[in-house]
Amino acid sequence: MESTDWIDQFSALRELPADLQSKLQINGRLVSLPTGSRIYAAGQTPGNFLLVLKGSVRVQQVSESGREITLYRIASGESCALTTACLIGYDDYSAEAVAETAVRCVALPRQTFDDLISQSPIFRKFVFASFSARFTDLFRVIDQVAFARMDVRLAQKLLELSEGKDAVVTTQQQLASELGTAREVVGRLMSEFQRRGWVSAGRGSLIITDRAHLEALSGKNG
Amino acid sequence: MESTDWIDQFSALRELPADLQSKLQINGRLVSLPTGSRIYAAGQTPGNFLLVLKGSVRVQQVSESGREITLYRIASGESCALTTACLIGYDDYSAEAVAETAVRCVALPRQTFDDLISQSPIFRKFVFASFSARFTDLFRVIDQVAFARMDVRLAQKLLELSEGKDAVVTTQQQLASELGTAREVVGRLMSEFQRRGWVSAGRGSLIITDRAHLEALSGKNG
DNA sequence: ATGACCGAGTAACAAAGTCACAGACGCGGC
DNA sequence: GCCGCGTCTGTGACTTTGTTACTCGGTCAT
Repeated sequence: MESTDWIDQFSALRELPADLQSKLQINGRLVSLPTGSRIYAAGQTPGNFLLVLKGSVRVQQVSESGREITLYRIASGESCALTTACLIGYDDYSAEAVAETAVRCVALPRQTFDDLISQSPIFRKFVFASFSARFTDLFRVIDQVAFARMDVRLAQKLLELSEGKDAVVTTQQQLASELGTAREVVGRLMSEFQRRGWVSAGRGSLIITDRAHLEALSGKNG
Repeated sequence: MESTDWIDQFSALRELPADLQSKLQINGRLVSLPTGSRIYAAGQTPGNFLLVLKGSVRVQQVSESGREITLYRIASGESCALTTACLIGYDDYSAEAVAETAVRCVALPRQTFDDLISQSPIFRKFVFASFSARFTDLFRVIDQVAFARMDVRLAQKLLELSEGKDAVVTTQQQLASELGTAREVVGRLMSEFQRRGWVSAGRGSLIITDRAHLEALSGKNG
């Protein structure tokens, strides 16, 4: 039965003493969410610490006009850094989280979270390691958004999404939401990339045909 | 003698038990820095936790081309969140910190920092409260940079710098560095603000002549 | 088949960033 | 005084990015 052994999916938490593990199991609430569901929205008050067991969660800002920008993702085995920040600071969410795939996660009530933070160095390390990693991530996001050219950022994103393969399944709108720009801008840049023979684009997918030039543009010279 | 009582400047740390206070005093190293000094730079490895006793520290990103953007400030009585993140994650600095005024601060070796984090709930609360506050700050910075119009952001910044008064001492370059844009852009917007009679600008200073309209533009309708 | 929806293309314009200047002011040295 | 120098500001031409308002062509359910 999954509900009794989800802790095994977090290598860090397996190290916890038995009494704290059972505390997690007793108080943690297993939740399943379908693809696309909004896990929290800007302005809400967090009540639970969140651990992702399975699937991927996208944390993003949404502008008044509806433009989006992806800030970071929470993968299996990770906790939500923004929730950590809001719980600690008694603050409301300043962004929203969306399930990118079907997601299975554990919600831990604030009380349990606070108890474990104060009682367990292992739990603290688990929580604050990913918290600090996200913090430095955000610095890089700001650097990119504030200073990097959009063609460079798009090239980086295409290479990232390709994961070494040549075929990438995505839409202009999804790319725009990743980068925090408008679909038309992605469209223009894609036309230019195609004109230069770097990619070949279809409806909802594209193929990288000249990885070397994309890498050169993306700044990763190697 | 200041070196024995700097802890008094941090109301949170005054609550620490005597043995931990003396640990702070023994291991903390007092440092004085003149205005403009670089406290750390991107790429450096942090060795010490930083506490600001007096003065103001600006944490900023600098682009290859030399443009700057202010991410947040560390005021008297606060600790440096980026240093916290890098110490916890064994990561290098991803931004730089500059003394905006003469600064007096305490550098706490990693070992002492780690000890206190694990031993003292009070110290933990002190550190992580400001850490989480900065985290949510960064979300707002990203939202502004990615989605807000520059005239709105400039109006906000002018009102913020004015602190209720009408005279503001700053240059176009300083404003541009705050907002992460180019001086020319600030200059254009200032011309427009002047043309509309909202401000009156001189060399190195300006006067707000129509606060109401600036507030309306800045989105704070009140 | 037909209308709704979605992904993509396009054109015209506005806002923002870049580049290369020039002028203006302030201040110290002579 | 006057000169030289550095800093702050203004300007114009151009590029890049964002916005608005469309079109076109597929796909899918009814």
